[in-house]
Amino acid sequence: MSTKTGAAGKTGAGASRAPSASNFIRQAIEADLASGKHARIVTRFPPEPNGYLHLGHAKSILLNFGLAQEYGGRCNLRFDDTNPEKEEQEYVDSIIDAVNWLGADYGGTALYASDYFDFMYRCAEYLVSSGNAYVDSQSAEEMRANRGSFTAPGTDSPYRGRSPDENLALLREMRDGLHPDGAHVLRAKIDMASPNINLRDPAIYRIKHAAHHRTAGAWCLYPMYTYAHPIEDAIESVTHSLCTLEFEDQRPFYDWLLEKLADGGLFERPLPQQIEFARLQLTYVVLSKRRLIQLVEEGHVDGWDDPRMPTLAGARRRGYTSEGLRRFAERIGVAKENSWIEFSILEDAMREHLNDMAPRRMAVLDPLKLVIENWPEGKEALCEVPNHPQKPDWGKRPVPFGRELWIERDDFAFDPPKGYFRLFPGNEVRLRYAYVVKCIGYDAASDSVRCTVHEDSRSGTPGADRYKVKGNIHWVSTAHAHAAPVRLYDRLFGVPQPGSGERDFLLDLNPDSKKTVSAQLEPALREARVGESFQFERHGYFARDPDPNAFNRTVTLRDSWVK
RNA sequence: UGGGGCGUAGCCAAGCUGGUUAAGGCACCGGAUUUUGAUUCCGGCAUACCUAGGUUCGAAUCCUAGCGCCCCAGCCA
Repeated sequence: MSTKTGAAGKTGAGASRAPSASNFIRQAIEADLASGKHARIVTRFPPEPNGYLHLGHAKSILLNFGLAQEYGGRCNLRFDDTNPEKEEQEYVDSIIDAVNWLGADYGGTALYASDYFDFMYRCAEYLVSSGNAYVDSQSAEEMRANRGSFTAPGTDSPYRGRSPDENLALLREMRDGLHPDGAHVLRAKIDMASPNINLRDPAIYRIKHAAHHRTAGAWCLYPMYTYAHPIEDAIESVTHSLCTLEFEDQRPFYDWLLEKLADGGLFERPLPQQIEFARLQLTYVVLSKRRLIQLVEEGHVDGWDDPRMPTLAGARRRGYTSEGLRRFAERIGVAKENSWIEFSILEDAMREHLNDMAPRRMAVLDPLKLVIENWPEGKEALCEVPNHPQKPDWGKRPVPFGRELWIERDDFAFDPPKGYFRLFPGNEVRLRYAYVVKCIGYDAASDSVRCTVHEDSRSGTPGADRYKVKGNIHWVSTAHAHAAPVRLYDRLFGVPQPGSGERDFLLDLNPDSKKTVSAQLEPALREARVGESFQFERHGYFARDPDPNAFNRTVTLRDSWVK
């Protein structure tokens, strides 16, 4: 049985990761491959270009593209652009950008539902001719009233009995722009008494005299999602059409439509199969489009790519890596249970990847001056500091050392709490990769810590190891460091499930989600490229922002010291 | 109230064609190593699988009846 160790186990040469976990989608795929129903699988990621992609989309993208890669199939990037009033080119561009960043391979060519409008319309004429669709001329209100309720069946539209010829003539008039918006709608003819409300003659085409971002004025008749989506899938020979749980009730219509069209010779079998999975819900995060828009428009964040936003643009600017997201998606799995993923899983996935790939640097976020009284004025030393202590092959860099240094304010305590082993009067610590110093006092007038140095304690020199100190703190030379804005981001919301119940989610905003400090950075950080990630030793991971010199905190290091 | 789903540890999630001690991850708690109170490494962490009955030598896995949560009544997707 291949569920546990089959194709799922191939993660590529050099990969040492555990085999992917079994899940119900892989099982369905493997069954279809084993039975010969499909020789190769085709999936798709079908965003509507009416907003920015977020972490929830990342789950779907990684799932669809991941499965295709894993089983040697293909995954299409297809824009579901069937509603011209809500869609824009700007969103198309940002979505392509995000998909590329995630590393998804869609073959370089994005597909568009709007490219299929002609074919979809031909399908509609076929449905009309074969008596499976009719033009309804009720108002939207009448249609709603006649749909019935959960417990009461609907009632047939007075226009339900129109002849195929009459319907065809009307449909063509609708297409040709002879009728205003809302005058008529094309409906599938199924069953107004169905216990599944989605089967009570769903609308499949509506009139919209609106310009489309790609087809411009070519159409004034646009297909509805429920109708368009199955056809898009079938045109592209999609084998497994993955979507979220709320479309479960829609599946009978999906199958009904494709069966009718296949009966009419418009498609060949086997037809695509829709499979639903639970959408991502992340604690301390909000993912609904409505709420995201509100955060931006009301100025609670600094735009769509604010590093606190769960958009992919924001995540990227925050310093999250696509590889980290991939690990995250692998860990949370995919199932049908509506669940809340703890934010710590995302953070841990990021730490894991960043720990592996981020060079180490020293940065003092809350500077306090330290003066070494027995170090001559003007004397300078160059300390050799490893770029990654676990990866000697990454080499070392020289970091200048002198009489005056910046250290972290937190690393000094005049009156230390119990268990504190950093700097306090009388105590010794090592200045990381440099010298051991002894604190001899604190000068309030100049707000500086006074120390003496053990000159024979320099890291890497013979005998330096005989100084046994518990504390090991980072530093930068005041004469060589440069100041830079560093944004210390924290979660945007202060509660696990923002806005749960009736509560306004804005009330749950974390007032301290962004704190900017003026940090002192070691010289090597001047050369950081935009987007590049570093570990600021003992602090966390930070990424260079597009803003000059600024860094964004991606995630802190774990800290097991309980004060 | 009709229909469609889902219920395995604090949070995810395997297992479900019944059969050794109920995978794995996150979180948490110990301990070792450590020039990051980081990383890494070891160890601990469900006599229990929504509840109650039943079938069976044996059930998280099969049957019955309950209970709980989510989704559906757009000319949105």
